[in-house]
Amino acid sequence: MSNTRVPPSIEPAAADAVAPCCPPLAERPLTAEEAEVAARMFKALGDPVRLRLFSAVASHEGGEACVCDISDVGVSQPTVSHHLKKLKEAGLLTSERRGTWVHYRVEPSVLAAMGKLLTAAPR
Amino acid sequence: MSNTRVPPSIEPAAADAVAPCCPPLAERPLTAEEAEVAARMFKALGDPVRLRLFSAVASHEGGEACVCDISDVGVSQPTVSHHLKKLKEAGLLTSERRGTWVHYRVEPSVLAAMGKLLTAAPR
DNA sequence: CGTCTATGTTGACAGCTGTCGAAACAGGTG
DNA sequence: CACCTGTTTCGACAGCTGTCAACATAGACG
Repeated sequence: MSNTRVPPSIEPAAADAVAPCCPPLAERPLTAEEAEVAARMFKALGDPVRLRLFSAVASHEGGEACVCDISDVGVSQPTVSHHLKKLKEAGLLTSERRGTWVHYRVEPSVLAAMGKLLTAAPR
Repeated sequence: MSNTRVPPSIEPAAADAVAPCCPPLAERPLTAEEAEVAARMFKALGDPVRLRLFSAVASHEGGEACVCDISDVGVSQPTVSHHLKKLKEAGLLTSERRGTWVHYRVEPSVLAAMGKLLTAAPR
């Protein structure tokens, strides 16, 4: 498999990737493309450190948190930055620099989209 | 190594891992252990092939499908078997041999648990 | 301007992961 | 019993991933 899906990382693709994602997993077999889009999001949450970072941001006041508030997850700060970058690339987080500190925010539509994916079919 | 029809391969960790998982991601920052458990499930769905296999099983009649019905995902059959094994180890699927064919079934509580994880906090 | 704190980037490395071909196993059929 | 089909396991390999130390950048402060 060697498909270069490394986007130009100019962020606008991020918001795009989440909204029109896929039907619930139990509704229809996903197509290859749908699966690739959805798998990217699941993969981003498939690491304990990233999951903790994401949860920390999501549960923080206003769904927004400074790096300094969430960087206590047991790994070095460069690693934290690396994971945050990956979450951002996956379209799950957005970042904004407010003076000295950088604030990360959860993209609300992401939770909705992923939640819908895991909706049980009314069978 | 296995001549019995009693499947000894039900790793206790697997069944354990699904039911008592974690609170919604946006409710509280996950602990390290919670994150590890949840990340295992997300990771299992973090591969396009596995996601398609899971979706194919989940959307099949009765939430159950024969390997022969879902093995058309673009990779060789050994690879399909490998991914199904991983999904089974993650506690997302269960397998049962009915004569010649092996049927995989979705563990219903898994969808519920993961759906709950992605529930937006009532903020 | 110089320095200090807060983040991000780079380069490198061990370890895991996905993939395949070949072989083994399970069960049905003639 | 021999044979055939469906499924899993084995062994191997390229490529991705997570991690860190060291360095670079951005803004604040004196």
